[in-house]
Amino acid sequence: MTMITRTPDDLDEMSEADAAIDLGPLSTLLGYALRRAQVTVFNDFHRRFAAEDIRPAQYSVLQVLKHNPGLRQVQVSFALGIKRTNFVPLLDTLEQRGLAERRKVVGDRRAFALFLTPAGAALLDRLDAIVAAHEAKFVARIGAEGKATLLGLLTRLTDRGCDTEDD
Amino acid sequence: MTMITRTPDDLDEMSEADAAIDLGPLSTLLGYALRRAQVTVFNDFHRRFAAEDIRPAQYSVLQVLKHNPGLRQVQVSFALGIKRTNFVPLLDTLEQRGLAERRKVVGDRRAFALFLTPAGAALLDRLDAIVAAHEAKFVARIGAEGKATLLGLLTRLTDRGCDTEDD
DNA sequence: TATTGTTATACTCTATAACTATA
DNA sequence: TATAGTTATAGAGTATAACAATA
Repeated sequence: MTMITRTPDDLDEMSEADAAIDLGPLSTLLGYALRRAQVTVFNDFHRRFAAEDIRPAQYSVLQVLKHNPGLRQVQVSFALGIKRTNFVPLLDTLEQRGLAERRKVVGDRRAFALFLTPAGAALLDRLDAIVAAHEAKFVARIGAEGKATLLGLLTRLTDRGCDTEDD
Repeated sequence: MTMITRTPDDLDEMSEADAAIDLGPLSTLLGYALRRAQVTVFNDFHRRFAAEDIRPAQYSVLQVLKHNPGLRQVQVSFALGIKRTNFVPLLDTLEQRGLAERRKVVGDRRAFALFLTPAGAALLDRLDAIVAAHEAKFVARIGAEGKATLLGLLTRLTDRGCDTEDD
């Protein structure tokens, strides 16, 4: 199996599978398998969203704003695991593109309440169709039950995995 | 529940869970769950390997060299999903630290065959003990069966997920 | 004194183009 | 003409420190 139409230098890529390489303990390491799977899925996401110029983090912010209008920056960024300091330019971009909006808060003159604009809501509707196709591609590989099982296991890994913690 | 001894600015962190935020479709998106789980596991990896100054990619290279002595750079980098161009400085570091070695190949004067040095092999033995503890932490959360199931599902997601592909 | 948002900055990862020396 | 390794570089993503305005 080596029927690959490969471009020489530009696409970089591989020298091909050769004789199958032994990954040793990596092949049963959760972190390694998680990384490979995450990269695979994100590559597909990037490819599909390139035309809309939307990245995973941006998409996740739009979703949170849709489902929780009026949240503050710290709340959104913390919920998504984004440092508030990195959240600023991310939101700047969304605001400049007319997709999200910062509004002044009455009780607290330091804070901003975040909202989706109509354009942001409209875009998100389109994005959801793309996401559905993206998700379907991978559900086709593991089945609906497989997905449910996988989500359950991943959640158990993540929850209470606050980072700075026990052993 | 807000009994957090928080340092003010430096640790950044959160404003705390507040009223529980609705992640919308994100909560059932494979890519999102995969990313959160991968970050959780990698954070633990980083914390444990900080003292040895070894990163995940470096560890993975050492493992491949151990189990496949004599491979060329392209082979190792492709097997691990690292661009050959980024592999060069990675290997430079390992070589400078005396952990890995480039040897000239007889039949091909362009290529290098890669090997672990005795120091690299010794270090890897120590690293494996750390990895075992790291892995055990997460297996404790999902059980041995859970791990087996998870690895199976992740492999099905990843394999044949070459990136540039169908729909 | 703590918090919200911000700026500036640095470091790691990843990606592309182009080169060399061999094949 | 293609391949192995390399260099240079640019762009994300992520991290820390420090500040202003406000609580």
